[in-house]
Amino acid sequence: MFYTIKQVADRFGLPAHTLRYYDKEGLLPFVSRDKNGNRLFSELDLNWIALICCLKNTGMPIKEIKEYSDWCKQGSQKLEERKALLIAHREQVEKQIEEFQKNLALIDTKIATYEDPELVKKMDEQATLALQQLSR
Amino acid sequence: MFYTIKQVADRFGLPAHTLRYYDKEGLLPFVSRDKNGNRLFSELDLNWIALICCLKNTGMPIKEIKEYSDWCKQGSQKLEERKALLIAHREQVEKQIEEFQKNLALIDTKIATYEDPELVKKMDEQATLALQQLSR
DNA sequence: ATAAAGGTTAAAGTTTACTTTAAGTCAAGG
DNA sequence: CCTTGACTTAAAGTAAACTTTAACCTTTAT
Repeated sequence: MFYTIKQVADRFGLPAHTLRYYDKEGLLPFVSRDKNGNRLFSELDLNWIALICCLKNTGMPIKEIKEYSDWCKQGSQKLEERKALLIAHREQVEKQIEEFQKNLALIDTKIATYEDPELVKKMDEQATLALQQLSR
Repeated sequence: MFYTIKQVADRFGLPAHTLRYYDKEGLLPFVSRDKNGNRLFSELDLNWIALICCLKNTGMPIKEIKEYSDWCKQGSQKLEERKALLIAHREQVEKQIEEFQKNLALIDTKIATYEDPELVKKMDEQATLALQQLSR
């Protein structure tokens, strides 16, 4: 079974031209074509795209994803590099999650100040004060 | 006590011109100046910048941070809007953390395949197969 | 038969968030 | 005195990741 670019685009919630752009950038090395040159996506291609999206959505730049794709195209020659890249990225993702959680905590304390009338009053006074100083 | 732009830049690990850029974009409404026009950052400004960085690092666009800044400049008039914006963003951040965790799980299963010689062999065969089909 | 729907390419344009450059002011140190 | 270093502004330039446009081809429905 094969899928058209439109079907794949819908499945992943991406516009079709973004898939073409990924293809052009070398991120989709395995996609075949029909006799008219139209792309045909297999189940394996869908798995591949899911991984590409995963890497992209966790902040890996297109260039690095392309490097990984290139290594995959070379069969078993670059297995160590591929694994190392994923492990390095995995650590990045973990760090990002930690940082997001820290930032979430800060946002929560800030929201909490908006829930306490006393603190809101203080914030307002501080802002007023700062602006008065500026307008001198 | 006041800090120079350099000191603040070092403290937050940002280049000084990025702070000037934020200022120009209206993200630093409370920063005062010395008689030569040089920026003087107070402790309150440092707290403010910490919040700005927190919002920026969790994916809030500069435009939206500016909107929040503008509301803060207006004192107590926009308290509800400010709180609502933070609560909406808080939800965004939570969603992003969840998505990151899902993606982390996918990366982990992918790494696991590289640790199993059988699965690695299968991957390689699939890639070879796909490329053979393409070169027909 | 012809027009609509969906595919193709190449290339130019857009957005965001800086970054760099150019040109200038000011105060301290040798 | 004059140079060095840190600051100032405005404006142009950059990088990444698309997005849009233009021009074209093929299949399918009326």
